[in-house]
Amino acid sequence: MKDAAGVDLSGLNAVQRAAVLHDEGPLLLLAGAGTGKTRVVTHRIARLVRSGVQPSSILALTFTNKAAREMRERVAALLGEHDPAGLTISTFHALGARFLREHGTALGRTRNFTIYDDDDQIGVLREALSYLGGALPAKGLKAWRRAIDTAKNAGQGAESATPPLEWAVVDPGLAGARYELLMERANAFDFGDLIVRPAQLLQEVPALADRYRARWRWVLVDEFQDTNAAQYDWLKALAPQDANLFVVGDDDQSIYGWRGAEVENILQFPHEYRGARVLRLEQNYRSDGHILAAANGVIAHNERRLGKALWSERADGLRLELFAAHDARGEARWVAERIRGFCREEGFAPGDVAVLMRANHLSLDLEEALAQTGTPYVVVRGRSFYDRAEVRDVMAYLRLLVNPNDDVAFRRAVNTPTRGVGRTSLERLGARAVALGCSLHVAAPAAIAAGDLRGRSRAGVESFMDMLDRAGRDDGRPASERVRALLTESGLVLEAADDDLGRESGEGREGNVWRLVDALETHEREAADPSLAAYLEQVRLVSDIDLADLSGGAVSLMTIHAAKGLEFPVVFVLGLEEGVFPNARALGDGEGIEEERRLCYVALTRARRRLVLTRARQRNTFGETRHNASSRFLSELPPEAVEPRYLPEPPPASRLRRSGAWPHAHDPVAVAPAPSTDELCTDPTYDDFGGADGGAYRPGMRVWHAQFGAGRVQRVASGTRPTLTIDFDEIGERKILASFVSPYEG
DNA sequence: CCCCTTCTCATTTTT
DNA sequence: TGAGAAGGGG
Repeated sequence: MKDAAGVDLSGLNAVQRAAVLHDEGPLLLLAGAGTGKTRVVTHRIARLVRSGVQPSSILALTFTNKAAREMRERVAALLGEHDPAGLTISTFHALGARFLREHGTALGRTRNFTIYDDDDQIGVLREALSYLGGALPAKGLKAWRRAIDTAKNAGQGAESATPPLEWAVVDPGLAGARYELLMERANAFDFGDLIVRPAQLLQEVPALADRYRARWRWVLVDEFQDTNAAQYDWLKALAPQDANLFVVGDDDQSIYGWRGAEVENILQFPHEYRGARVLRLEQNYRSDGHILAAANGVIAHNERRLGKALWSERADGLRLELFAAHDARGEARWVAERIRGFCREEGFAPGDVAVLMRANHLSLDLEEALAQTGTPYVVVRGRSFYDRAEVRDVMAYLRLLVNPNDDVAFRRAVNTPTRGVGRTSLERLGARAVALGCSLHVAAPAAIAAGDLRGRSRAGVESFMDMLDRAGRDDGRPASERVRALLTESGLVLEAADDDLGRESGEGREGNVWRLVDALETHEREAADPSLAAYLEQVRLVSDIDLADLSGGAVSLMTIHAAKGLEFPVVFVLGLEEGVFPNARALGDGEGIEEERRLCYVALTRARRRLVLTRARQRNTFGETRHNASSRFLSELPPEAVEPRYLPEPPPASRLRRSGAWPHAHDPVAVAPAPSTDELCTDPTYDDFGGADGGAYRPGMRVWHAQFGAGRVQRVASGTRPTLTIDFDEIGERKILASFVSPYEG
């Protein structure tokens, strides 16, 4: 079936079609996980273009580069020969940066401003506080930085930031103002600025808002539940009451509350845009029935939600598998083994499998276990490449080429590799800059003229400045060539190579340096804007997840946040323990727990065919062993969705041993988890390999076995498969793998 | 000014 | 347990 504009709508259901064909005015599309919302958005854009709407009058906003890229590709595919050029499909942050390149002069910046990340912000903050006579340890700086972030997410400036009381060593308002001043002096914007500054400009300069309203007649927003106040301000400035604002979201998948996202935005949308049409997508095309039932069952425990009932025409499929390992290593090894089973016996490939977790560090044991079984895997983690020291060093030089006033970069680069400019010299340089009210780069010649620097440090600064100056001069060569020379001349390359020598093979610091130059060359060849500034911006806004190649036939390891928007035939979620997932910091906080539960919902709904949930009875945190209770989310699973042999066969709850288990008794909200799930039993076909020495078991201890009931340990045989000889109360003595029993009092 | 040792403290989640 | 900070000696 094709509509008048010639876009094929035959693959769409009635609601999807209604959304695609929606005419003018605001619309809220509530789209549950796996209900085909991206299909709707892309079809809608294609249809608009086909029916004569100027591509340049369409703006589609996403939260991640990956989502933007995917949307662009799918629209291009739908349009076929039609040229989608002129369409703006962008992340909020990239669009904000673009906007500020053009209008940043109103805020004292040039087109070449630098985007400051968290670490850069902390550097600026340190200077701001020190100016006011305050100093904080790293922890305080981090907390203060977060406060600034929070203020900006809420649509305000750093002056409005309220750091935790214990860290308010100077007046927060003054510190915030100083912070903003230093940011301007450094010709820099932080991440928050990329959102809040455009929003403010649009609100304060009506002509500007008019101009963009006239340009973008059609605005589409993906993952609307993740918008924060500043982003919503921005949208409201861009799209007035009766505008063609098309927002898509799922309140149950709002997992960025900690970053200022407000579920309220989606809940309030129909009131904010009165008369907005509301459509619901509830048919799921992704997951088999039992998986969907599990996800629905868990999320139903949340109170603050619009309420949706996902359904599917798919068969029930196979039930969920659960596994409780003795410790984290055992969990990892079992998961690695189970993945092997999926691949050997059930026709899945490693690339079909994802292992999701609450936090990045939880993947460490699994990486080891996968390496040992020879299973290919990729860890998709934040910005691990760009966080490496040698990479940050190179970036500091590149930043200075584009923006010499970038003081944070200057501080790092001026003495890397060491050229005799130590702390004292930098302090003098800094003092001169403060006195003159300028950047370090501008202050340096003055400091030398004034005799602030002498001897080695003076020579070091002079050669550094000279080197930068020559590399920055446009001599007709492409920037990548000048950069190549600069990195060699500066000694960075040599330093990286030296470091490689001292280490085991494969460290490859020098390789990383060249990799950046290669990337820059590629950028110069292929990007629409080949400038070094554009390269830096792209690098700053991109994350590993955007770059990761998930089609490479390897098991994917990532956080649940990173997995949002993805789907896999086989999904493992590990660490289902109170204090891990839900995270310790959410325990006892109602809204916090609800966000954790939404996170769990996101995790479960990534799976198409198979879903395996695991936990460890004990886990080492901070070098100390913790016995974590089973996650409440496990007890919220509908039993029908779980493979019966994993279901609890509990001893009376009152007699369960509760050894140091999270949560603590004085925490009223947290005592709740049903103790019964503490005994989700083990799969007899798999050994959890836990506790090579028999773990915590000693002769005389009481234990519980899912099948044989209570018993007393007689002997402990350690080895790769620790075995206990147990005298069971009912049936007498048996030899049992230690992983199949748990401690028990009674 | 630089390097080495000792000590502390930390783990959410990311544009 | 590990990384980064702080402090002391060369």
